[in-house]
Amino acid sequence: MDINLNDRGRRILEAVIQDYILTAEPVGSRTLAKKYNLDISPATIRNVMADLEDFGLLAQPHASAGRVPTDSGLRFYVDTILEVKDIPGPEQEVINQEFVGRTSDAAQILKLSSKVLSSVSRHIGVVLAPRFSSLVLKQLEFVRLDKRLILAVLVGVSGMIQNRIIEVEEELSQEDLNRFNRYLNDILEGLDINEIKVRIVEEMRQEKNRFDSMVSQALELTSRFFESGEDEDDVYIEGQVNLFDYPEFADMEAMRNIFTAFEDKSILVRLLDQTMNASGVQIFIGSENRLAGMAGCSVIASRYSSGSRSLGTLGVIGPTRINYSRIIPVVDYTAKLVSHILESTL
Amino acid sequence: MDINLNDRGRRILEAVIQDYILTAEPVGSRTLAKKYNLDISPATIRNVMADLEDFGLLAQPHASAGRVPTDSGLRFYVDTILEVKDIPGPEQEVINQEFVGRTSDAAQILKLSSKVLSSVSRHIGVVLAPRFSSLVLKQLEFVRLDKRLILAVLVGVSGMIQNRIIEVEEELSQEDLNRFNRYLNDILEGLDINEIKVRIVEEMRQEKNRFDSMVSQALELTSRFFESGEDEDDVYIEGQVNLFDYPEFADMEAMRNIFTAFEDKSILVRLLDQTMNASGVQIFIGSENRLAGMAGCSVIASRYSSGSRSLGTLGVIGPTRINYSRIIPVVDYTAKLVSHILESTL
DNA sequence: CGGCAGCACTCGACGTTAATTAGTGCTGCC
DNA sequence: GGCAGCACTAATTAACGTCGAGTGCTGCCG
Repeated sequence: MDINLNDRGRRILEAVIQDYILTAEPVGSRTLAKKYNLDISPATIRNVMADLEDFGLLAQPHASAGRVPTDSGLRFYVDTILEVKDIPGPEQEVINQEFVGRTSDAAQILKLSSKVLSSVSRHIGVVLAPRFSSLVLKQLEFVRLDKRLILAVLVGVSGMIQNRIIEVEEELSQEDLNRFNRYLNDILEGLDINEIKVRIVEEMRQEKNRFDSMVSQALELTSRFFESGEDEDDVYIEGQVNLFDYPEFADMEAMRNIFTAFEDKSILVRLLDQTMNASGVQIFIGSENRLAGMAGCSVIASRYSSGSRSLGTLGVIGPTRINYSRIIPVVDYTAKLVSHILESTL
Repeated sequence: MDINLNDRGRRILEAVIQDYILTAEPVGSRTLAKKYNLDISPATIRNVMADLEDFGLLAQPHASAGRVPTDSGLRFYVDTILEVKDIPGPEQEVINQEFVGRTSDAAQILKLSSKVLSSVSRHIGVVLAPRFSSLVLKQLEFVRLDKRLILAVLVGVSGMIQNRIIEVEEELSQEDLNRFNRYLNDILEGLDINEIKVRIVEEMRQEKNRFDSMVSQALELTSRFFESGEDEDDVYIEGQVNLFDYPEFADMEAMRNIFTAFEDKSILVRLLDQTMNASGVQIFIGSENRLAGMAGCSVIASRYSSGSRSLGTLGVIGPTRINYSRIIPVVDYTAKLVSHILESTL
């Protein structure tokens, strides 16, 4: 959309949005003239607002009410008016504090991240954990539990851990398994899951000629491991109660939709997945994520990564009148911090 | 409380409760006489209802409204009127189906259980996972990840798995760790976490005289493992959206309280923990769990166990007018089924 | 010609009143 | 003791008037 607004138009749009973010109420020309020293009279403001309404940036809930920013209005504001500043020092410090002294696996870190995002933003914090299928293998370990039960532990770079229990027909000793482990780690380390699957098939073909029963058993077991894989996408959600603090969700229907979306995690996964391949903070406003049943909500998200490989995304979900200028830097900083922590973990 | 009700009183109380469970509306004498063939006139029913109100079993929302069962009324009903039947065959079959063909670790089973409880009851399903501290060790395994990083995998009976990453100062080879593993599993298998802690201290004391560096390192590492333990109690909650289907939660405040309780899982843990030492299905009605911020809700819970050792509890949370006669057998059956599955897993 | 004071108009919010309705408690008869 | 009849009560709903916030428009002024 090519809207060309003069400076006055922009300043008024900005003021409307700021006030609306604060109060969640339609804002009128008088209030605007008083609270924000724009040095123009209410009457003039009214004229400008009428223009902004023609552009589709503002709307009136009813004929004689104040103006409310539309989704496009917010989009315009975010894209062309808002200047994103650095995260304020104290806020940065608060976030840092939450993470100190926690050496743990990735799952813990990510869970914590969603809590931090939620408590700092006072909205909903979400974290999409790395896809199992995009995991890069650091180490694969089989442990004998019982005559017919084997525990497989897969450790990915960045500390992702996956356990799985496998039932087998023939009994295997731990010594057998240790040999498997050495052999498998040798050929599989550094590959991602898809590459591993390909490699296993390859190895199996070659194996036909070698007749090494150890190799053959190891490959068989590994492929069992991967086929039993329920490719569950983990999403951590925290702070859903915060929704209750915002009057725009006072009616049940809106609330229900959102909670439904949260319960069927696949919706969130699809939503957050969109930012996997984009760098920097991505923003989805209101109706832009209608398909996710989350009209009325904005999503501010950023991917986190290890080196050049993006792992997952994290972000904040709130009402469309979320405080963009405050939350964007928070999400940005948290994504970078989490990336950093995961990189240094393993 | 020693309330002595004649048969007519009981029948009317039961009818009121049944109707209230169905409609969530105060029920009047006329409706009662018409819908339930009690063979008495509305006027007489009124008299009886007045008596029941004196006993505190029924209440009037306002002077000229119908009657609503009180929490004590429901308690009385559950304790002395309700006859708990076996779970209906088809329902049992539905539950069974959900679990077939899933060989997995306990965490998966429990998560699934909460989903099943929720979808079958159309209320909220909750499962309290076994306490880490009450876990009985099946196997402990250290795996070398990196120069200074070791992965500890603890497998409990019933398939509970705990991972933890430990940082160490001195480099240890996998061969060292294998020796640790053999030694530790030898002395620790079959002990629960508390017993293990005691045993480790004991061994350390004895070790002072033996000067075996392997033993000393192994013990040191194990104790590191346990002290890094954040004793997080896992709770699986599923089906929170179902709350939106019940008119009694139409006002926000009630809803907010419940969601708050769910977010601070420690509240739920305390609640569910009460049933850990009781056999059979336990029921908490409305104000009985006011302390958990869940007045207006009933909790129907039962513990699940492996052999004689109780592991955790599972149950259903719904409005106080939850259909007790249908849900109680469901919870009972699910608890037994989960126990059975966990027993046979490991 | 842009800005703005003034003014009539609009529409939701709120409070009042009245009609409706579901359901009670009580009285007195069988 | 059971119950028909009746007066009474309180929530619910609709209709109506008032109030106030806020608009759009007109026309004046620098």
